[in-house]
Amino acid sequence: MKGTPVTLKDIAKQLGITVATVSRALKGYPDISPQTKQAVIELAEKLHYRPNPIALNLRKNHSNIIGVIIPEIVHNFFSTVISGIMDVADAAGYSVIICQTNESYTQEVKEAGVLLGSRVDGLLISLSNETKQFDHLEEFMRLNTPIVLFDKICDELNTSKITVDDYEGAFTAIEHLILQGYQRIAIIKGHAYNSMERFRGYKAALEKYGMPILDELVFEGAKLHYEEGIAFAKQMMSMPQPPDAVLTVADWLAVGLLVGVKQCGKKVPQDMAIIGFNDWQVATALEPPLTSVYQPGFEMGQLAAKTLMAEIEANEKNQPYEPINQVLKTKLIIRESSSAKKEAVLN
Amino acid sequence: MKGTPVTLKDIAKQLGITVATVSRALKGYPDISPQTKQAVIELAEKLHYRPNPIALNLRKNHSNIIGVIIPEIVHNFFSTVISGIMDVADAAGYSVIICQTNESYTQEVKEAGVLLGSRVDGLLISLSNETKQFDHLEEFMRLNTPIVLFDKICDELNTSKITVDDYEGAFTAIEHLILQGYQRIAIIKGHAYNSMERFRGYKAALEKYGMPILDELVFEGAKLHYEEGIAFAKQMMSMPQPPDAVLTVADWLAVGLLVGVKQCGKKVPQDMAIIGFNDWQVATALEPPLTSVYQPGFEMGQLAAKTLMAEIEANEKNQPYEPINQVLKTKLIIRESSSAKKEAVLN
DNA sequence: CTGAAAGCGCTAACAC
DNA sequence: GTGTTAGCGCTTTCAG
Repeated sequence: MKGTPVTLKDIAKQLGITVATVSRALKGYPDISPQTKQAVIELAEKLHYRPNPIALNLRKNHSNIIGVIIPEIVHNFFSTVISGIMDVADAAGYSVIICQTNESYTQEVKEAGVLLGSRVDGLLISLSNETKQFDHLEEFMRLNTPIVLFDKICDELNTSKITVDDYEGAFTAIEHLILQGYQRIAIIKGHAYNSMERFRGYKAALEKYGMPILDELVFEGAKLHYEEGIAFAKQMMSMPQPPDAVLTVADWLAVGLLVGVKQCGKKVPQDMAIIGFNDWQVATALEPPLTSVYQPGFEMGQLAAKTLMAEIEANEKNQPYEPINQVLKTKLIIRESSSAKKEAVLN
Repeated sequence: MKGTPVTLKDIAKQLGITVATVSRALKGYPDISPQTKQAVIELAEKLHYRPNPIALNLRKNHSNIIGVIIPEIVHNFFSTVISGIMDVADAAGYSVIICQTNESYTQEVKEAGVLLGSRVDGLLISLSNETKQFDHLEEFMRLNTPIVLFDKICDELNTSKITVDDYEGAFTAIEHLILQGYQRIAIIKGHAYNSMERFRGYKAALEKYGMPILDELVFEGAKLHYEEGIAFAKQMMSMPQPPDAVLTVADWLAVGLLVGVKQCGKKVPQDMAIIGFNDWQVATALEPPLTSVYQPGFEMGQLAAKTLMAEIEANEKNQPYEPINQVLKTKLIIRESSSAKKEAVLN
């Protein structure tokens, strides 16, 4: 019942020659008679012959597959990154196996095990928020399987890393708000590495302009999602002196915040300017459209994949390679009215 | 340089026994002395032994990988479907290789070739808009590799198919608008199979209530994206008698339409009610929140993967299987004010 | 209870 | 120019 794929043996048998000859003919080796070559190629085509990659991989001891581990696939940023990864992997003849952790350390360990078992040639990973230990990744290094960390990285591992310049992204955003006249600029931060960087940028910008860093304006988010944004809006609006601007660190958190502010009967940006690290299309479609820090996801995916491939190649040639550390620039996309000049304050 | 993974041979050598014995010990075969078994298992653990799946696959002639082809991964619906697919694939011990076509037939053929070459055990595919021929898929069938079509399907192939009930989704949406008092209900449709079904639902609902189907209210979209939505809004608003409600067939088209209507200085839903086939979170965050036809992407992914796996299993046991045809129900999510009663007309 | 050997599909070193 | 052989890592008869 099972359709048997055509093998070299089949071709050899039909032509009364050996598999070795067939293999050579198909691979265009020099020492082969034109007639045999011709016959082999024709029959191969006729039978829809396709080399079995599994056999090939067994021999060469590599799989032509790279593994990708991300926290969540239903997420604009990550799916964009994956798109970039697939773009270069495809061109290089690699397939991509994707796993998601749902921000769970346990799940991450499990998926790493699966990929290790699959003998992927390399691993691209964006760490889950929970991940504080790295034994599961060190196993890859022991087997000399290159790893490239992207976006959610850590300092503990000596591998290549690709990140977005969150520090500068936040700095620029806050500076923009300051120059527009906002005075009580809040930040909603998380616990991940990226959040720390953004917080650093936040502090640096305020310091540059001699503005105080007030504890009451620094909010700690947990889930950083839509519902939490709404909750934060209400919390802020009930403060004696609410912030007049907020930098958020996640897509849907910003959207929730906007919705929440409006639910409180307040106006954006007159009562509160909001800047998000956002999916541009969502940010554009909102009322008012949100100013946001654009993160180059596609480019990050491409770069991460390119880096990984270079390391895989070096590996196969037994050449050493140095882990690199690339930081991609963000772009502040200012949308009309979303963080316009705060007239009242300036007058 | 290359870290050599531990093989059965390594264990056998160190223990002075043969690979066969090691293999049996590891697999818990009965006929094995407790001491040997013990020793083997301990050493295996100590050396971090992992069976090489490639060798295993070569032997069993399957890859434990399923292929997924979709038009686009940066897309809420499709990434949700993938999430559902991975959910069940993961639990069943399968890995998932994802390819995107960007709605290009040529790319689809190419990716199908890659997956065929990779000897995936099964294929899940949502066809590109351009696809009118199916030779690339028939090759899978020739090799008895099960295929399950989902979302973007076709009639030409005798495989299992999972779809959303677009007909009923559109019917319910239009009926809702009619019952709210809307009179000039437009539709923006595309060329894909799904659009036809939605158009059928549109017509059926109008007919049920004795309302005419007017050519001027049926719009043909091409790209069905944000920008096109804005353009349609302007076009509609400049009509002598603009529609008072619209059913759109794509996520961002609806969002663009909403933005466009507002840019024309009109109000939603007073001047025009909009219903989209939408990502719920986007629809909620808009002003006003859009009513939308919810499509169960995660469930679709799960069901498609389950179906495929059942067919793979049947295949391996040389059991025949019948292609199934599953249709998932949509859900009309009505959001306050987005398609509220049209008072003016009712009075 | 365990070893020897064949074979999954393919390649490459070595013959002739 | 082409056949022979060995081997990638593993499982599975068949012997003993």
